Amino acid sequence: MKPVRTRYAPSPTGDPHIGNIRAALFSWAFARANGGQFLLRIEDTDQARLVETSVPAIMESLTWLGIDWDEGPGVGGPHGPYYQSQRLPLYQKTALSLIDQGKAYRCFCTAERLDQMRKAQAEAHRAPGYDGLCRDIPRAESDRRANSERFVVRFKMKQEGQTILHDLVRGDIVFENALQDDFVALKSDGFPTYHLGVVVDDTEMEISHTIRGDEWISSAPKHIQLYEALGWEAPVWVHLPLILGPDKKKLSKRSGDVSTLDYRQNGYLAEAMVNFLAFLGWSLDDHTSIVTLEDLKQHFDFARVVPNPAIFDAERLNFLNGHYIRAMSDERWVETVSEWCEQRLPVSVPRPLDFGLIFAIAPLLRERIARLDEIAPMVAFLFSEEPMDYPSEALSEKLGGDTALAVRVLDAALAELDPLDEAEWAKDRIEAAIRAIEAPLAMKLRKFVTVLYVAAEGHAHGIPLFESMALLGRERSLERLRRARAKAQHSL
RNA sequence: GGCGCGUUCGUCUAGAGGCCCAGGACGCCGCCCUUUCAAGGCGGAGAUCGGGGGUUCGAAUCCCCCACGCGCUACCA
Repeated sequence: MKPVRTRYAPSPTGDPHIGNIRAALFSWAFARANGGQFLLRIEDTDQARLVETSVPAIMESLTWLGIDWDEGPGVGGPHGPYYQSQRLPLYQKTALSLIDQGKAYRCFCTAERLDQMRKAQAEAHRAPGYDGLCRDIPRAESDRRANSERFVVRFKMKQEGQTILHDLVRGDIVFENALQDDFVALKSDGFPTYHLGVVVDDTEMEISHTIRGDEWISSAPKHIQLYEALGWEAPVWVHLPLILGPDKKKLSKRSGDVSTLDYRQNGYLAEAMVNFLAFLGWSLDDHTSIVTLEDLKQHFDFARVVPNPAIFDAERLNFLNGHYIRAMSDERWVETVSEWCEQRLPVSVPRPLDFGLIFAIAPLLRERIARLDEIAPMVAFLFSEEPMDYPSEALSEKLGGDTALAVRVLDAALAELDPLDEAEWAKDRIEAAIRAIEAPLAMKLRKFVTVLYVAAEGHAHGIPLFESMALLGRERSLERLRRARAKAQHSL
């Protein structure tokens, strides 16, 4: 059996989207699980859609997730170059040999004629496809015209019989050859189309399993016949189910798809992303739902990949992200909190940040957030001298809008806290002081404490109050309570 | 229109003839814990396995038809 070699072959037309990256993950996992190799190849054959920043983004996305490649951009390898734009002679040579064998031909049809042809086909309700006008141009005439006219090279698809695709995920799929048309293999700019490109490169790079998305199933007959015509051994075919947006359409910008790197930007962890993507089409067994890159590396198998498309569910990603946040080592968590504070806290906060503070808030944050981008908003109040800006209604929101009560709560808290001096200003003393106002107020702490949360932190969904006030210090804490009191009083 | 793929709780999935009047996870609901919010623990609701025919003693699992969804139908990938 051939050694396992798989590849991720994106076209650099933008940042890699998650559907794409999932194919990379599965290809990588399969290679690793079988002691094989994984390579990266850039299919930059569409000059018009080329986006400069794509390749770095692709590499960055893979690296972020922990997917490494044995050959390809950045690492080189014996089958380079790994950019299709740098392998043009290879495709041209292949196309020419196909012409020589009568298995392909030059097509001189103009875009206008092709348009007209399709329009006529549509009107006549006939299947669209190239009508074969140039199929039988004699070789001598073809050679002569090639000197002065633009042309593409079309591959002669068989017109009878069937082409069978043996797919690892869904079994055999039969296509009627009569329904296939002669596709363009080499474009007039000398670049290959995807069809010629994959076949030539997967062969030359000794790829054992061609793994790609579902949308390629319908063009698989082209590839299969190309392999046959060239006398090359075809790889094992694997077509992965599509990832759909909540609207059940193929994931796109519109349906909420964002580039893989955007997820990092939005506070997702690579582990969560990997775990999430892994279960879009694959499962480990009948009960496991938490899975790491290492598990994938050990157990990934196409036998457990389902053929049906999956809908992207952001709720699940959030859950997984929270899970991995809680699973991090303390050191890494402190480091992460530090980074996200450094990056996301307002510029008005002086840098470098107080590391003691970061260290103190990290454990408080951990159980409370699902995404890293929630960190800065939650703790910003600790870093600024000024109280947070919040609507005065926020103070009494949980009190049913009873602003007068909010004022009384604030007064009571102030009365108990003010006597504490600088040295006594610690979590336990603050807690005792605030609990002491339960009696005079004749209310449970939990009923009125949100007023103090808003006063101190600017919102009612923050990290624990007593610790926060201790970290804030006596002066800033009292000042904020007074400000809140004035604010409430004013809106009475 | 043609061709192709797909169809199990809202979602991701387990299930390859009896273990399934369908299991796990997210989400949802309730209770517990609790200084807010979470997290955590416990429990619950939620799928006549798209519909209809077969085959079989027995079908989510095999066959056929239908419906619906999606993909492809470019000198884009």
